[in-house]
Amino acid sequence: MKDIARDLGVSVITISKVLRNHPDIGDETRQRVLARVKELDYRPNLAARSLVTGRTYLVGLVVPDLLHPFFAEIAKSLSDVLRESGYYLIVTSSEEDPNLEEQEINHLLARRLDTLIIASCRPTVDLFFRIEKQQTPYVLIDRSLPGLAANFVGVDDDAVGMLATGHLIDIGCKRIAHIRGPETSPSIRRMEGYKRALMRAGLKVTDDYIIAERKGDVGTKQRGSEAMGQLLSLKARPDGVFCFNDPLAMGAMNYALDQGLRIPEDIAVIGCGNLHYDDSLRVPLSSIDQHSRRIGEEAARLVITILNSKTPPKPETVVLRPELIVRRSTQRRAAKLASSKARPRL
Amino acid sequence: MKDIARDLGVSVITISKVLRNHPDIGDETRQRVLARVKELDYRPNLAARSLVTGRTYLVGLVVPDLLHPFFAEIAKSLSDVLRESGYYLIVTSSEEDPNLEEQEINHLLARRLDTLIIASCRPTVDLFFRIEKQQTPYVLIDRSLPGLAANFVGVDDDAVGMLATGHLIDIGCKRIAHIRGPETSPSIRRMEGYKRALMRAGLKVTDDYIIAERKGDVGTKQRGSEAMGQLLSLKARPDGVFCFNDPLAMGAMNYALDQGLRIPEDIAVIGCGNLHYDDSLRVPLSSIDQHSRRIGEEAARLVITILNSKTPPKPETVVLRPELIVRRSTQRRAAKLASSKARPRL
DNA sequence: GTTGACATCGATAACTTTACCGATTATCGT
DNA sequence: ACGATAATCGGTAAAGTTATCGATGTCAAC
Repeated sequence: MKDIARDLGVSVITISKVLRNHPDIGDETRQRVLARVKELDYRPNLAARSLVTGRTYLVGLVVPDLLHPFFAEIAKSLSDVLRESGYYLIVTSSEEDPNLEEQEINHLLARRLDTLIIASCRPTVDLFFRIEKQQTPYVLIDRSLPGLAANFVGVDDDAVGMLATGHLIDIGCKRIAHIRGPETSPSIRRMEGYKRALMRAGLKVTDDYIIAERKGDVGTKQRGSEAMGQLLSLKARPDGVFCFNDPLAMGAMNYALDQGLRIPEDIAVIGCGNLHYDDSLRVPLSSIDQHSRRIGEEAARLVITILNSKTPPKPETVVLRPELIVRRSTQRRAAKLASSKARPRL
Repeated sequence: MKDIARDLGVSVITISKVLRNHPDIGDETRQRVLARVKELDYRPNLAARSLVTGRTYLVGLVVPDLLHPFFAEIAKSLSDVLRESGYYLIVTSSEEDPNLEEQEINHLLARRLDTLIIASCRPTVDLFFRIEKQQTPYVLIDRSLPGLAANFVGVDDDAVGMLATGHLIDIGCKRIAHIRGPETSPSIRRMEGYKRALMRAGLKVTDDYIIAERKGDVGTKQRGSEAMGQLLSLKARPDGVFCFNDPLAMGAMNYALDQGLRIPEDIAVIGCGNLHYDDSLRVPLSSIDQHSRRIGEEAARLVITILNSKTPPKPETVVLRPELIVRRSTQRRAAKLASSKARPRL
C-alpha cells in the first residue's frame, strides 16, 4: 500500500479508503488507485485488517462427520450463502468425540472467528458458557442441548419420530422396532416421537425393539446391519423398522434382504435424511426429509443477522417441519398412500 | 498478554515465549505463566501472530462440489492429517464454474493462506502463474493441467479407462459405450484409456457410443439417466457401458432397469469412485476405486513437506494406481473374475 | 580474579491496516 | 465578499504479536 501511495503521490489512508469503497474519495483519485492496484495485482492483507477491525470474516463450522451427506449438504449451502456476504467457512470435524470437539472449538476461538456453527456431540453445556464468555456468537445446528438458550436451527425431531412411526402404523405394521442413533438430542427426540406414536395407536413399547447405538462408532451402515440381525433373532420378529438415519436403514435393509426377507412385505423399513441415492437402492427407501439444505441456509441467515446487528440479538430458534417421503420400502397397502411424492434429485 | 505480564511481574516477551514453547524460559517462570494463562482462559490472537510471522496456519481447499462424496472424502482426510500439524482447512466450492473458481482463489490469496489445494475446472494455466507470482504454494488434486509443472496428487486416469474398459471386454462385451464427465483432465484421460483398451482388443471406436457431458451441469444422476436413454435408442444397442463416475452410472442403471433391461445380462455397467453405497444399489455397481482418502492424505503430506522446507521444493507428482472392484453389475461370466474383492466400507 | 559458557529474560522495532479526528479546498447562498 | 457547508484527503495512534539482539546473572574453570 505504501508503494502505491508513493507512486501516486497520495497517502496510504487514501488507498485504504478506496479499497473499502469509502465515500470519502473523489472519483478521479479512486480510478487512479484502482488502476494501479490492478496493475500490481495487489490485495490487502486481511490478517492486518482483522487485527485492527476485530473481525475476521471467517465462520467456523464444527460437525461430527464431513462424509455424512447430511452434514456435507449443510456445509455446502452454508458456504454458498455466507460467501455472498463475504464470509468464508473454516470446517473441522469432531468425529463424534466430545473431547476432540472441545479441542477444535478452543482452536477456533483462538482464531477469533466471527461466529461458530456447531453440530455438537457434547453432553453438557459448560463449553458453551465458555464460548459466551469469549463474546463469540454461535449457532447450534441439528443438535440442541437441554438448558441452553442458544441460537438453534434444526428439524422437529419429535415430529420425525411420530411421522415415521405413524406411517409404519398406517401401512399396517404391528411390531415396530427402532434403531437409535448416537446419544444426542435428535436421537432422543426421535425415540420419544416413536414411543408417542406407538402409544397413541394403542401399541405397547417393547424394550427389545429399541436398539441403542453402540459406543465405538464403527460406521453406520455396518451398525445398521448388526442391529437388524439383533432384531431378526427375536421370537416376535418385528414387521416394521424406523431407523435413525438412512445409512443405518441401508445396512438394516441389506441384512434383511440377504436373509431372504421381502421388503416391505415381510418387514417395512423407513429411514431419515432422504439422501440422494435413496431411490436407487436395492429397495428404494422411504425416508423423512429433514431439509438439510434449508438448515444450512437458515443458519447462514442467522449468522449474517447476528453479525450485522450492533448488539448481540437474543437467541433465535428455527425448527423446520419434517416431510414424509414414501418409497417402496414401505409401500405395502397402496390405499393408504396419499403423499407418494418421491422427489428425484441429483 | 500485557495483563498477564503485569500480574506476574515479567515482560510480555516472556509470555509470548512460553506460549510457543521457546526454550529460553526457566521452568518456574513457565509454570507460573501457564497457570495464569489457564486461569484467564487466554488464547493468543492468531491474526496478530500471522501479521508478524507471515504464516496463517490455514490451508485453502477449492473443489468443484462439496457434496460429491469423492471430494467430501478428500476434504475429510485432508483435514484429519493437516490438523495433526496445526493447520486448518478453509473450504470453498467452485460449482464447476471457472470464473467462480478464479474469484474464490483470488479471495483466498488475499487471506495469505499458507498453501492452496485445488481441484481445478479452469481450462488454462494463466491463473496458476498468478498464484506462483504471489509466492503461494499450491497443490493440484484430481485434475492436472497440461503445460503446468505443479504439485499434483491424483489417480492414473489413463489406467482407470483401460481397467474399466478392459474388464468389460473380459466379460464378453462387444459394443462398449462411454459416458464422459466434465471437460477436465480425468475425463479426457479416461476416455483415452477407454479408446486404447478398445483398440488393443481389436474393437473399433464408435463416436455414437461416446456421450459427452452437457454444459449446464444438471446433477450427474439425471444426466446419467439421459445419457443411457440416448444409448438405448441406437440401432446397435451397446452391451456394456463405462461411466465416468458412480453417480452417472447410478442414473444410467436406473434408466436401463426401468426400461426392463437386465444388468449385467443385457447390458453391463461399470463406474468409477467406488462410493460407499455402491454395494447397496438396485444392482450392486462395479467400480474403479480411485483411493480418494489416500489422495487427501498424500496431498496433506505434500503440503506439510512444502511448509517445512525453507526454500520451495521442486514440484512433486503423486499418481496412484486405480483398483478394479467387481460387483454384480458386471458379473456375467464367473470364470474371468480373479479379483472380486468387494470391500465393504462404512 | 578473570574468563567464558550458559541460562534466563527484556527492549526495540516491525508486521499491515484502519478509526478517529483534523486539515484543506471547493461550492454556494446571501 | 463572507461565512457556512460539503467534499476530499491526511496524520497520528493503535491493534497484538514476534524476531533480533542485547543485557544480566550464575557458575565453573583456570
